[in-house]
Amino acid sequence: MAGFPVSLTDLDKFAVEDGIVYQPVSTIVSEIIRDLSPMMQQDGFTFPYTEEEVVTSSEQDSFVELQVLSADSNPMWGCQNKAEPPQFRPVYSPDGYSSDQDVCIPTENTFEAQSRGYRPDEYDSDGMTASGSESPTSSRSGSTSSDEDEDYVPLEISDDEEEAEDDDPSLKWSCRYNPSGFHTRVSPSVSKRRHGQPILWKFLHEMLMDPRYSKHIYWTNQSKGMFKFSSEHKEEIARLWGEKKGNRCVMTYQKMARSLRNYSNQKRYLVKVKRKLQYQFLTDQHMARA
DNA sequence: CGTGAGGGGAAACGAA
DNA sequence: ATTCGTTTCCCCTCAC
Repeated sequence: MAGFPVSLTDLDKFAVEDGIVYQPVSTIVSEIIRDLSPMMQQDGFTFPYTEEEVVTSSEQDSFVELQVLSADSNPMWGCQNKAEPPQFRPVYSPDGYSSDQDVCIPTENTFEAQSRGYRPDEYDSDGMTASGSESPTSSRSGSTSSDEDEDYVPLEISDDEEEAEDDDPSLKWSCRYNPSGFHTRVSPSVSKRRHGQPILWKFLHEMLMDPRYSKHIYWTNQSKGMFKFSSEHKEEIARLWGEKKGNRCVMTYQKMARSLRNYSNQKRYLVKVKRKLQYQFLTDQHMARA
């Protein structure tokens, strides 16, 4: 088990120790931040970036997820929204802050570096133990308060995934728009096959983030990805989904819910909550391992 | 009993 | 032709 999150400088160091020639992660992250900052600011988020405030967490070999931490922001979500109290903060991951971006890695070098995975053997379940490295706990605790950490669940890496490493260099994990930090990874086959097509869970997430539909669909516990359809307006959401897909027939909530139950049954993307009209996006930790 | 919601089997559909 | 993510239909259960 690797200990996450780890600092960018440590990732760089271990990658070098592994003999990987690549563009330093810290550089890549800086580029990502530079690209994302204007869009984040448009959404009312500040980005108090310093190197100490950026860490990564990941469970897939081929992917490193970026989180931004700062003293005045929620430790789980990172960024400070100027307009709202800090109960929810998106994770700005290397997905890219774009709904149509399937593969987020900007350069070939970056992609190769990520495919190798930043999980040095010196890591264990107690966290980072590599010599001379900063503890991941301390890298976070320096800028966070413990009482806000209860929702934070470090991602874990299974032995299966360890063994799968480097099986096929062409099989990279791509990722999709995910400002809430739920479900950031999509298998390559899915990514290719669904490229450009509307995806239901993604559509619902967009609805959730759109204030125009706050009466139709809304978060019941955003930090846990739980949301609810309005009983009054659920059919409207379904209709919009049908329109977006260009279905011949009018989409109904009943039919849309059937699709959501498929997600739920397969433990993909989201599950049904035992409450009326409520569902919950799955975190990476809870995603079924295909 | 009626209604609304949850649940799931099975087949069909359409894009890649 | 195949795969995958739905879509559609239909029937059942359950709670209110």
